[in-house]
Amino acid sequence: MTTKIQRTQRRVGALSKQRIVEAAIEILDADGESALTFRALAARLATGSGAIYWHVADKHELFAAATDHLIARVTSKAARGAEPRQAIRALAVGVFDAIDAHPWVGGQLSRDPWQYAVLRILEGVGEHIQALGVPEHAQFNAATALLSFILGLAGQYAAGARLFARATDRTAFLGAVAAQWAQLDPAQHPFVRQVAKQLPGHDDREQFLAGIDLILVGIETVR
Amino acid sequence: MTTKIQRTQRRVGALSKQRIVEAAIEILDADGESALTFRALAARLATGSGAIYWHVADKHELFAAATDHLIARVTSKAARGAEPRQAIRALAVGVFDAIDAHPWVGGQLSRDPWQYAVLRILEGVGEHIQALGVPEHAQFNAATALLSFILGLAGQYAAGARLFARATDRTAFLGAVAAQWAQLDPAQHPFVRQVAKQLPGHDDREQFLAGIDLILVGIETVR
DNA sequence: ACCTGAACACCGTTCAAGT
DNA sequence: ACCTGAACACCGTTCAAGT
Repeated sequence: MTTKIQRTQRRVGALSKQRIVEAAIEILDADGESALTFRALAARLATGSGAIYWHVADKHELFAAATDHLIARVTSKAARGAEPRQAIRALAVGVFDAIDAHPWVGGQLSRDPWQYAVLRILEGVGEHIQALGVPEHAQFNAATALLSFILGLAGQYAAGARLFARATDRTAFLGAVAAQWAQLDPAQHPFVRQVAKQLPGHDDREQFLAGIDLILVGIETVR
Repeated sequence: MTTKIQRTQRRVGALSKQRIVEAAIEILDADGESALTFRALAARLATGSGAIYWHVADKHELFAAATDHLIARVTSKAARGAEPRQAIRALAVGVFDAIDAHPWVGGQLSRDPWQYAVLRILEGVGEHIQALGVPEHAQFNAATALLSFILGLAGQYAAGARLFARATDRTAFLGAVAAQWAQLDPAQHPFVRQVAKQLPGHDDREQFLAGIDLILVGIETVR
């Protein structure tokens, strides 16, 4: 009877890669990148840390699987048959929102650009680039330009979240950075001092989309 | 006398932040990001690992200082008074070459976009954006678009170098990735399969500059 | 086949003790 | 003021032993 009560604390089903990945995502969402350790994961799954290695090769694969789980949702939801320009914007916003909701995804995307999740994004971007009528010889450069921009922002966003764990601190964080920028030597950093004013109030998503649009204009002009 | 011989093995001058950063760069260049530990650094400087902390706050500051040391050379060398479009290209190529010569710089730039080295790049890009005649309200978005693209590529480049430590393996690495891409499901990944052919033979620097040019065209068109 | 958890080989960082 | 190096509190990963 008392053993029955203890049972409640133990995992019900068998371990699987999917259950491990889901638990990893829960830890990452709750406490950030640094909280995901094999010990913490094993504790949450009520198992030994070695058991995880039966289902997942190493931490790299674990991170990649967690990222792919969320990015796959974005790329598969992408509107088929939509106007290519809008489709690219929608895909980009989808990735942005995934990073916004799970900042560690941004860190993982920029840290390992050769993982499958990034390939999904490149494929989505590329297909719409083709639909845009960009000649074949220019498609690779056009798609990777968009991809690099997305990965660059992903890294920036994740770094911000890493510095201030709570999402509510984002404004305060940007305010502190802006204050630092405003104190820089005017002779050496005129531009950064000027944009410091816009930093705390700016909308990340708007700025992201503005960048996507700039690149799209470039692609369409060159085409 | 025998003690005199032992003296040869010991450091000659006093420790300083500059000497520590130089030693760190040597380790990073020789054996990559993972080789830089406080123990390895202390051994190279013939001191205790704790001594380093007297001059450097932590590993984060050490990495940032090493990166800034190399990026400062690029941004200060930037041609003053040149045509803004060419100046931006020159600055971007300078950053690319620094990453190409020291792939760990790419990793560090993308990992911590709030470090001073990144601010240097943003300042350089921004000043040329101003010179380009972009209206003030559009300057911030234009400069960060270029910056995000640069940081995105920095991360990609560093990840490639991390996977294959020897620079000579780069072609082989890209060939292996291309072979993987070619085996993907044609129905799901038509675009990636198509560009796989261009991957092993493509010139990283050309592709980088093509991306910069696309964004510049976008900026000039919107202006 | 799958799980357990101690053990191994590392880390970054601290700090009492030296000079 | 600056340096030493053992000690601390962690890691990811392995592996003999269990079921």
